[in-house]
Amino acid sequence: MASLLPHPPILRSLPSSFTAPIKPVKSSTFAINHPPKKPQIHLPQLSSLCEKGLLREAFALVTQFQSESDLPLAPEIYGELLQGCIYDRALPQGQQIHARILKFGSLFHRNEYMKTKLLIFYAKCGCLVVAEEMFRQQCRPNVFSWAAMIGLRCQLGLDEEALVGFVEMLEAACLPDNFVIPNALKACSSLQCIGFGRGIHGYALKMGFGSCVYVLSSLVDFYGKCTILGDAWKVFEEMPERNVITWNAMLVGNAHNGLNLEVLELFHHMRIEGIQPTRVSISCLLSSSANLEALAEGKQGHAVAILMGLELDNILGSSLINFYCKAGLIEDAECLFNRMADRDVVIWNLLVSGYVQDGQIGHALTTCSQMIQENFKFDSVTLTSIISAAAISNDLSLGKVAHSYCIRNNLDSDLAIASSIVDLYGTFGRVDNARRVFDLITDSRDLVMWNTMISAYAHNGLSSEGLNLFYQMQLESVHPNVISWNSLILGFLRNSQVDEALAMFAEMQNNGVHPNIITWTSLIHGLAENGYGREAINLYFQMQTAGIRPNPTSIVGLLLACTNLSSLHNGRMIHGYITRHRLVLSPYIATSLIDMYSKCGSIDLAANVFRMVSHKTLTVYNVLISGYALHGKAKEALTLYDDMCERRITPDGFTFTGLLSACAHAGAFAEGIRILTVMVSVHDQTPQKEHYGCLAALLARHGRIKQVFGALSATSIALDAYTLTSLLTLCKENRDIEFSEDLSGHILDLEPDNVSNYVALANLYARSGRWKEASHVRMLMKQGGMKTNPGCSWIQTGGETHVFTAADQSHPQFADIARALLCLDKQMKNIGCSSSIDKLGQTHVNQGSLCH
DNA sequence: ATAGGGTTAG
Repeated sequence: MASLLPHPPILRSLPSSFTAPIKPVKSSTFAINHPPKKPQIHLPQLSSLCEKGLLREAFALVTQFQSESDLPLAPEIYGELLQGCIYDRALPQGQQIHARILKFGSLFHRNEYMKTKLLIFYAKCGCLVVAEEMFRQQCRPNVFSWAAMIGLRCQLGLDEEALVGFVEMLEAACLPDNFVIPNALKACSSLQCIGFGRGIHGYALKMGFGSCVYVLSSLVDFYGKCTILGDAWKVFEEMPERNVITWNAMLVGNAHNGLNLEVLELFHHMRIEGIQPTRVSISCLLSSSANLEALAEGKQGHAVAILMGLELDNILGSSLINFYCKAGLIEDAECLFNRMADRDVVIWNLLVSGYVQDGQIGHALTTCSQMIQENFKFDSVTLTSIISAAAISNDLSLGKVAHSYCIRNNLDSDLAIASSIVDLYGTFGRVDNARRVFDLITDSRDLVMWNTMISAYAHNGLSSEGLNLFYQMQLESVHPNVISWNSLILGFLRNSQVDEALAMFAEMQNNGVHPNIITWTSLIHGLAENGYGREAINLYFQMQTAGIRPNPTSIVGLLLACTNLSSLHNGRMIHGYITRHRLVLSPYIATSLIDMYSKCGSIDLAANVFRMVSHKTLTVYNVLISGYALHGKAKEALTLYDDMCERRITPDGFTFTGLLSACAHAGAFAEGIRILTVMVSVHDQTPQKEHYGCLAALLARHGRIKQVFGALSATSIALDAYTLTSLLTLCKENRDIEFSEDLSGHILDLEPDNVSNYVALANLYARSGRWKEASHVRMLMKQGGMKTNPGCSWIQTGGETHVFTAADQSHPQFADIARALLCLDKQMKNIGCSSSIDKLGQTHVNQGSLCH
């Protein structure tokens, strides 16, 4: 135990250095007055008490000696007592000794050794002003005094001053020893003074510290903290001797540079070498395991801590709680939290952010109020968690409360807080508010801050504003990283500037920035959303060539591309990837798969996927129900509804839209009315526009025009796309194309911004084979800046289903498809099958029904 | 000489 404590050199060299300075005139007087036969304190005994921190006992021993003898205390005694106070950082006791030295110690305080010892004492106790004064009074400061001053400045975070001290020490021709060098290196790494640190490295080797484990360990630490890991490794590997602290420095360096995997490997290696880890090693392991969500490794770290009998202090506790939160094991984190006796604000914050990351916003806020009850004050970390909770839970008022709290408590200049506030307003579409907060931070904007603002613009499709900021940040010497580029690309995609997005994608690579999974995935999503499904799928192949594997989000983007292309072939390919790589069929992926299959024409495959999902959420049910609706399968949709009720899943508005729409498509009149009744009386839900729309369609299919108008006027619901579609369907059934055109003009006047109206109109024209009119509507949409592609029909050619944008005359197969559609329409009419063309959704062409 | 928490992109 004791050997772990650094032994100050003063103590080691005590006998000679102690007697030396007081030899001249006055020391001889002592010798004459107090001959050696008189009783003395047993010095080793006193020294051992002081070393063990048994200050009280040490004082008792001295007091006893004084009462037994009228002799004044020898300077060694004061020295030992002071040393005890240094170990214990016992300021009041040390001050008493200082007072005694001044009062009784005759001229001891002029003794250089005693002066240095006192200086060290004040320095170790953090008394900057006193220490500086004493330092000034020393006529020729020695290595120990310099070391004390430099160490004190380091401890107080006065890194510049520490380095100034180091330089002054050299100028005073006092040679730094192996105690000063680590402190100087520490100051260098805090200031990121790489050149200075390298200089010290050279100096240390020249001075013969090339095998001193203290100096070399701190060099490993310095290089690691300055992100020069190569040099850290070099020092580490060339060291003649390494101890656990060297290993820890290596662990910390890797963790500092985000090399979490390397941390796990190093820890493993260290154990193989038989090095017993310390709490530092374990904290580091836990932090990296948390970042990697490496469950087994983190748990092993916990086990090692328990086996070593480590006390659960706040540092170890926080590492553990952080690990369990990041691993998603919030209950384990709670359990540790409850076991901790002396929780500090870090521990509280960890639980709060753990809940936020887990989406348990309610629990996070409850924990915050408990914090206040236990007299903790929110700090900037608590507030960032609360602000991101507000963004996640779509609670702008909570965000505003948090923002005003920050302003009132002067936390709003904190960079992390400011960034999260910018993000908050960005998510809510309040770009101007976001910009105002961003502009308040003028001089110290970091990369994250710039990226957050660029992302706020991107999120809202303000691509040119984002680009301006991207240039401005570089003018202010902040170098963009992959996140900056990704946000820029996203902004273009959100604004439908596909070419610009692709140009930026090329540009980032020209600038030596490698696209990551998020770059690829944003592009895949963006291309699919903008109708470039084919290009999105090509990008997927490029991404694989670049050695990047798709993750769930990329998969969903790809499925979206397949859906928009109505490409069953590609959809099955992606499904194959999921199966081959044994990706979990999460509700997120399953929803997209089901949607893809049902929209690509295969409701059976959609239902197969549904059966395989182990965790069936409301969304999973809804997507299959609307798939059944699209395919006119009311019976199956209603069975699914019964099934979800049995599983105690509460239906929402989307569920009923799907159910009603399924009934409308299938012409299931009685079932439709029943479902509406269930919606209102059992589930207490008020029907919305889209529900009435479905109902109108259902009535229309039964020729009950009067009832449609009756229902509409009874609800005072404004005409919307769904209702419009039904009315237009009615017109078409009655061959009343004139009225339908009247209606169209009227509705476009009423709701010039409603995309759905245009889509419905374009669909109507497309289905009637009136491509010119459909094209006109599409042009109107383009002028209005609307993105949806209307007038889609599906055509099965060979093994593949294509989506056909009716009015898109640029489609390479335009002529063929138009001809096929007309042919189909005619065929169906011949067999008295007009209903399949009248469906609300897109015309669905069953496999093989198409004549070429 | 080494050690814990918060902010940005799909």
